[in-house]
Amino acid sequence: MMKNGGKAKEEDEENKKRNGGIIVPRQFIDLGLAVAAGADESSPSSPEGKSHREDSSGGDNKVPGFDVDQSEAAMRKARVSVRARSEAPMITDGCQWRKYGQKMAKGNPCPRAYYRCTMATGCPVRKQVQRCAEDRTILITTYEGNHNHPLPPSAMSMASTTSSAARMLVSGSTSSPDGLMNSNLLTTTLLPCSSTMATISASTPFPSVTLDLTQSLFSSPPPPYNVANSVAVTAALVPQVFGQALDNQSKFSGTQMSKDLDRLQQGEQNSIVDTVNAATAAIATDPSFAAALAAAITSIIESSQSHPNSGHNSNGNVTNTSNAM
DNA sequence: CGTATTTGACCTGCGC
DNA sequence: GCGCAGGTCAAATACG
Repeated sequence: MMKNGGKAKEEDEENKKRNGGIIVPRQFIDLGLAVAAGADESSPSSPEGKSHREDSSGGDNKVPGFDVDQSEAAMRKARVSVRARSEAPMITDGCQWRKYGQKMAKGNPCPRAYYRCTMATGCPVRKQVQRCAEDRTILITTYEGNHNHPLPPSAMSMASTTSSAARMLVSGSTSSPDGLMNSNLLTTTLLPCSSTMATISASTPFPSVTLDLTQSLFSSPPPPYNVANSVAVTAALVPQVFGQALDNQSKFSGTQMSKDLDRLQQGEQNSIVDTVNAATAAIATDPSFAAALAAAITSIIESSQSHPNSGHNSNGNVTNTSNAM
């Protein structure tokens, strides 16, 4: 068994050691979903989820606030992967982790590190951290399992998102007959580690929507890489997406988001962060805006797909990377 | 000295 | 059945 005793300062140590206390993933993050069967995968050629022995830590996996019950076993296998552009070795997600292994994965020159949650004894949550072989600035973090203990506020957004994603996977409700996702993953995640990026998972036909702020607002090459089953929305499309969402929800006119968007549309590139923050706040406070946003994204995707330059087009506005990679 | 990390060995599941 | 690859264990080592 494990020989670790109290190890509450692990993450603290990591952060201090490696990045002066704050790890700052930059500019781009994607919330992708992965099950053991491997719909989306964290690395280009990784058949992850092959072996999952019984969790040796045993204990009950009850998660306050989440009814995981008989789905625990399945839940244990459900995975949520997060891609973040970061030069730091690990993103801060508010939890404390202890490294228990490292392996070279086939097809990726970068080693994969294995971590266990150490915020509570017997917490079944594990995560794998690996750099993307294609773009080593991209950090792929795969979470597995649910916490069996309360989380600090800084960890709640990520944890609730990954848990929601895992539940969705386990319940098999990833899509409705017409291909639209159910809205139980109507989640906004603002990671505590960065103010310049955001992930918005809305009710679109795709498991994830990526807001890619790596590109400048008005010159917009395509996203740096493809993400399976996701949609990348580059910076250039932010005014269009949120503008359309606002049109869909006229009650948001006059709000801070509307004002930020106006500034953005008038050429103030700095307003993009404000706009994104306002939009994510709007989603958090009013689910109807999430629906409006989803509708806008879906609409734009559909229109872009009906044009020859859809996908990795020269404008790089919307990139449907479904099944790519 | 206590705790975290490293790293090689071992275990398990899957594909052939 | 065998080999491969992913995942985990645990002794050794490093660090505060």
